[in-house]
Amino acid sequence: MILSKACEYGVRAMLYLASAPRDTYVASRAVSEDLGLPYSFFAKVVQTLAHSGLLSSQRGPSGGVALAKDPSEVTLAEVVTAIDGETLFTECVLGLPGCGQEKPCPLHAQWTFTRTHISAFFQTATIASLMEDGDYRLGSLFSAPEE
Amino acid sequence: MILSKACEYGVRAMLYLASAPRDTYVASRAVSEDLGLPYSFFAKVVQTLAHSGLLSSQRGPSGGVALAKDPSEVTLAEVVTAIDGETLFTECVLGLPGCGQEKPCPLHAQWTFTRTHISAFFQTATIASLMEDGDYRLGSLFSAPEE
DNA sequence: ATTATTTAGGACAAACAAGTCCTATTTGTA
DNA sequence: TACAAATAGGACTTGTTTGTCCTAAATAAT
Repeated sequence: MILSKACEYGVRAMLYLASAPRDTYVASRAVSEDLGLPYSFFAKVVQTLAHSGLLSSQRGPSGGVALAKDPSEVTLAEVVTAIDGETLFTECVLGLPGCGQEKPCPLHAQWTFTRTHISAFFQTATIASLMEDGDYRLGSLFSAPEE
Repeated sequence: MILSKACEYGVRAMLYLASAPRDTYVASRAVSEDLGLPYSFFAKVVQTLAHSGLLSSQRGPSGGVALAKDPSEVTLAEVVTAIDGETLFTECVLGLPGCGQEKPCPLHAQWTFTRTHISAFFQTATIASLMEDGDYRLGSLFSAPEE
């Protein structure tokens, strides 16, 4: 699994909120229900994203969460890093702590090349760019396939 | 983490055994010690690889494990699939079960492209091709960087 | 002021991955 | 035959991730 569950949920939340009207707070309970996610767990993910400055939150009635920046200013890499850390983009594929230029594991050179593709994907894609290809994609954020 | 610990250990074992003389069994305890891995856990990984036909094993004195095929005939993808299954090469990056051509998630098209690179890396690399660039790499299979 | 609504966050429970331990079973050698 | 060396595999422990529950704090509206 490339991303943790928490991270999958976080990315989906960011995409969902990008389709909500700007500068309006959406209750995270409503988001979790729309996305079919367990609220209590999802709420922690939202907290993490708020702490790292990707979401802003507001308590009380008519409060909720909202994107803290313009969706064109937020890359997937930022979301992933906020939740899963940087290991996906930095770590040896065999988990060898000493692996690097000086002491490469047998996969190092080729994996570095592949990892560049992975990094490029996450760095290049922004929340806005991912939503661009039509909002027919919005429904595809739900976990269960609908008929 | 791209690969599970079990899978990391399995790949390292395959590479290690590729550098051992052909048709000689090596005790898996010795392998685990050389690689700095916990034996009891490592032994299960070896079992899995033996069950899937990538290693052959022999009990008793002067027994052990050995590559079951020529290292040039074994791709990284086979090793990974034997231990972690195919999800790395097939699953939606957001974990959405309904994601596919008919109902793509916002990341689907771009991720499919990136995943092709990942698959190509694992499909193209064989145990033999990875060992080709010099046996100075053998030492780099150890977990602790040595001075 | 009181109340209802919402996030904040700690403490807990369940599920899974990682690692350990112990006892077969096989098999080469004395 | 007896013994030692090695894999086979079940049962268990530990640690991390995932998920749940409950209470506190903030805040808008009455």
